[in-house]
Amino acid sequence: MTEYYKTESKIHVSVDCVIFGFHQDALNLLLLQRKMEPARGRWSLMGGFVRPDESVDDAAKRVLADLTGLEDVYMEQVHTFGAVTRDPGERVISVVYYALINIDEYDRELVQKHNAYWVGVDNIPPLIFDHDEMVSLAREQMKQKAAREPIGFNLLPELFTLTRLQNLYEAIYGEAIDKRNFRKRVAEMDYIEKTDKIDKISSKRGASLYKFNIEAYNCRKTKFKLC
Amino acid sequence: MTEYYKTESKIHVSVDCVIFGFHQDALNLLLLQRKMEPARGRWSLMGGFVRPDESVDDAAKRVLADLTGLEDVYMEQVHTFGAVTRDPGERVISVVYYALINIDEYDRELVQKHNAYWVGVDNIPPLIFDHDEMVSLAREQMKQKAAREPIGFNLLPELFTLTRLQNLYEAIYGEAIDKRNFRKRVAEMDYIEKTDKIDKISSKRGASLYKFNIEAYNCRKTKFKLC
DNA sequence: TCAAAAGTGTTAAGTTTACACCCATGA
DNA sequence: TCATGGGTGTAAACTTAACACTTTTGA
Repeated sequence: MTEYYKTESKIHVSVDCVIFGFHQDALNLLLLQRKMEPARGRWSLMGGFVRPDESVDDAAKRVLADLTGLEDVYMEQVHTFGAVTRDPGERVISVVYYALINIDEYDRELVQKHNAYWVGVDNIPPLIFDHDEMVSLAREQMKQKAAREPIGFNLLPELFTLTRLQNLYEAIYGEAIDKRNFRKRVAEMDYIEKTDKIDKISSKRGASLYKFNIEAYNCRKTKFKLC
Repeated sequence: MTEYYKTESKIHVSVDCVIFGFHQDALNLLLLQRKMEPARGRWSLMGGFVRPDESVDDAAKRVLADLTGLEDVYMEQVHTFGAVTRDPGERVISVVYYALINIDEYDRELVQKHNAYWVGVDNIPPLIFDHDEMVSLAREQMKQKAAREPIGFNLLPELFTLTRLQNLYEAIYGEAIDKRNFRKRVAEMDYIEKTDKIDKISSKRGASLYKFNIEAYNCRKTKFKLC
């Protein structure tokens, strides 16, 4: 390869992943408790260095797959953190992503091996370096995006009840939603389809299971808006 | 410095700046026409490599100042472009920023020296590499941000008429705004203050000049919303 | 039989949009 | 005197928010 930029410095570049899951009506993050120095015992995001032969996006996917075993996960780039001394070891520029995963599907063994745990978003312990700021930016961006696009379904199994969907959006927005208004809005979205299946686990009476139809969504005329 | 990450690869990191200006009732971008190989004669954004001793944000400020002579400019990070072969020379990861400048204030000599020109946002020529995508993302993000926060004032001189403010928002949103509705909304924002000065240049009758009061803005109770 | 979650409409308040004319001035 | 941009209010349409009771069923 031609070396056009021979005289320019190179810098370590890493990715860090803010991994969201929805568990027991609460948003959770998958955090690592470090087993080695430096900062043993402290909490951090899952991260890794970008390799010379992979894109930054691919690095984020790889790092996520290393921890969860999941491929084809919904991810968005959040921000790049570039302060000179943000990593006390050496200079590292970090590109942050968030991922939305269905909490039923990840590989529990891999997660255990990495000493990672699900932590409720309202009980996040202090994290290393600038990871707190990464989390708060990712949360904010995810919330904004979830208000305009149907990304929330990535956090649910294929079939879900309306109550569960509402609980999810309440967790994302951090505020209560009126049940009737919520269901009215859902009813107007033809791409949130009622199936003939019934969930008997979460209630005695049973609740209809719905699914999100992405093809129908792509043909919609009106804006997505659940809040 | 301890070398924790000795075995990890380093990568070139650059910044690219999407520089917005508001001129003659149109949004413009400051673009460079390359005077040297490779890609001589082709258009690009202003960019530069991140140095080992400066943050990525500082690199963006430096690159902007090199071209315009301006310090303390409103800038936002847009996105990081990390495809392996996005730069055909060598691998370079680029962090993109947009800047909003008052088009009356930049250093014309410096701009000339860099062979840079203002180009209307609706007449952008094809740009090198992935710079087209950078511009379209930056434009979209700027538009979103301008709808929620009063960043538009960075594109205007301290004093401005309401017609000029409206023209600015029409240029940002890309659509016409009703004059009476616009002025009604402005009137509700106490932090857009009428001064006793009159602009006699843009009309015979003369129009009141207004200014944006940032302290008053920070005490506001209601959301910023001009559209 | 009762506790727990599912399901269902209406009204008032607030917000947004559409719309047209007179005013002041310099050329 | 007229062409140009400055400045002003109201009503209809639409959107949002508030609100309470009946149903089903397993324990």
